[in-house]
Amino acid sequence: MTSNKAKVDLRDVARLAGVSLGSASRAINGAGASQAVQQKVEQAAAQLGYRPNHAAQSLRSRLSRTLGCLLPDIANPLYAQVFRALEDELLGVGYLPLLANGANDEDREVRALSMFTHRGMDGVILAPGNERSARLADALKALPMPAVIFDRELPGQHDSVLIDHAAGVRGAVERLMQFGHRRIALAVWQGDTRPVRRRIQGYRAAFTGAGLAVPDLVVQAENVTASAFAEISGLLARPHSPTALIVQGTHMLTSALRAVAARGLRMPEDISIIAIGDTPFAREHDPAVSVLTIDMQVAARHLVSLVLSRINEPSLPARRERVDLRYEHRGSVVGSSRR
Amino acid sequence: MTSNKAKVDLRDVARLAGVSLGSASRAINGAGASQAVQQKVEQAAAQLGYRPNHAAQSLRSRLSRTLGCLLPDIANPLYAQVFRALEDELLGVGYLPLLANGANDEDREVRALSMFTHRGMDGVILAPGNERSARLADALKALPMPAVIFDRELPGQHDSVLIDHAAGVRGAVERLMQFGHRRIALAVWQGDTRPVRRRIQGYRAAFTGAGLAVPDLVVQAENVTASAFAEISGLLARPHSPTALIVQGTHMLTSALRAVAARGLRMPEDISIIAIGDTPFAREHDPAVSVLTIDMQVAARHLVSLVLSRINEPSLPARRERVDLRYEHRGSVVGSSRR
DNA sequence: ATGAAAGCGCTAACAG
DNA sequence: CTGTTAGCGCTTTCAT
Repeated sequence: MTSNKAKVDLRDVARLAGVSLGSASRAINGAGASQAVQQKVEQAAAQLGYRPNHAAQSLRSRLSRTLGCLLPDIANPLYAQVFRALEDELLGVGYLPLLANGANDEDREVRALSMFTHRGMDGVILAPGNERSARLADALKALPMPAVIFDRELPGQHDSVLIDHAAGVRGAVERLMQFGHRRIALAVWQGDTRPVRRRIQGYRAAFTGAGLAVPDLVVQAENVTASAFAEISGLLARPHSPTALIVQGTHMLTSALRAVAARGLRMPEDISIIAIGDTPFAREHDPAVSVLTIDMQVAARHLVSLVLSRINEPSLPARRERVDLRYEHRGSVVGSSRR
Repeated sequence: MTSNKAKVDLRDVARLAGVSLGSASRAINGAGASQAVQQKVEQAAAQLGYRPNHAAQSLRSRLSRTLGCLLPDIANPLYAQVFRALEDELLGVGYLPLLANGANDEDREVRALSMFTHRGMDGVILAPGNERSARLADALKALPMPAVIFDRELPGQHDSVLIDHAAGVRGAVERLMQFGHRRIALAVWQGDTRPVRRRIQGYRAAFTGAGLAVPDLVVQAENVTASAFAEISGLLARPHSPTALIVQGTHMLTSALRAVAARGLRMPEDISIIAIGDTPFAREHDPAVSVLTIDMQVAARHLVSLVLSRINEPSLPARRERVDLRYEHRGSVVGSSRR
């Protein structure tokens, strides 16, 4: 300990370095100081153990170097992955993500946005639970900082990063067709959100694109956290039960596996399965489950780049980036043997 | 819009309300203003759409009203639950959690702590990956704000919230014993962290407490994210294979279920299973899996209460709160039929 | 490139 | 209880 003051401030550093406060600031921020000053200030700062005061920086520069991240549910591995990727991406450029759980609760989402405003976030990344919430739309419109939407379609012009669910699911269906499957089922959540809509859309497009009738094999679970066991069991009990199944998320995957087992079927011999979203569970299952994966690094990179560029250039036109759903083949998909 | 200034500040509010800046501040903060002033200020604030500037509040009051939360891995449902509970708890008292993923990476943890310092966190809640990291211990010691440790035993005196894994697992083993089980196995992660140590300890205590020899039925997975399929399969292949199994976490639960199925055994008829940590998967499995659950609301309440009380009263002695592991009985546990 | 000075928006200390 | 005043620690003019 060299000082006996409670806290070291930049003034102390400047004094020890024998330069003015302004020069010390410039040196610390690497903004136009001579080699000599730079060196002296850095040494003084190190010697005193100087840490800049973020509140003061923030107040003066009007930049918090923080991005509010409003995600539906951090317990969902998908969003946990996004957050983790955002963290990696932001930390590298001196930014920080501030996470808030939306919890599919309009009220909570609006409050989070308000909190982001109060806390002076430089920008916001958000994936609201409900795309049609008027209150959220209003809150979003009133936001004083730029926002980027993740995988949702909201009214108005926004920068957004969209996962290409339609193409992904279509590709998966086509892959299954190549394996000889025709009775291909799709299990998704109930609820009218972009991911669900697009997946169904892609599913249909695969059949119509192949000149086939779209089979009546789409089931929707009651809500995001519900098991789809009953729905999938019902599907499997039909006379011409599906030979392949695409399911949304880990949760539905486990339901599907249970339904398959309960019916005395084997995977993949009797039914091939593709899950949407990669998880350790899918990877380590036996057989490992083929998945449509999202490269969250890529998604995060786009999100960050969109919001940071707009902070610097607010008048940019609204942009949208697409992120592919990549098919990863594993043991859960084989040729169809049943007719 | 009533104003044409870029931003409304408290001075504007005070002016419109016809009171001094100080009075306006007191009214906004609910700290000693007369009814009349209170009312006028509130109305003026509402009319102007005033939002306090958090950086300025923070700079002046030396309080960020933010708690740094360093958790090992937000993708782990357990920690996602803690964060969610912390968020609920803190939002209610005007605080905010700032989440950082430690990722079981010493470097990352130390950096997170440094970032917490820079950002002026009022306190820190942390669950480091490695309890014996000297660098982390040093960083922790140098922390200028109070810290509370979650479910870890770190060198030095700290406030902490500890899950009572030992009693929990002991209780679970005893429960299984009441069901007639004797060959009870325990599958936990490798690695020397408090939760693992305590669970093994509780497991042993159950046997010695019952006057029985501790069976050689504890297996440890290679690492936190590894599947324990091989280890558990090995266990089940032994001549006197276990009739009951306690597994740690969702991940190992799925491994265990797979191993059981692969061996041609049925759950619960051939083997009873208890998982540590409740998840939708465990609840919705068929049969539903009995679990040892942690009430994260309670844990979060203790964490917040400890850190906030220490902010106000830094000289308090180190305290530790215990949180029970509660057994929740479901269909995966039945009487032992095998000998 | 550097120093001096101003002030970001707010709260706290003080006097009345 | 209220108004006045002084900064919190920093960045950013503005001169030089």
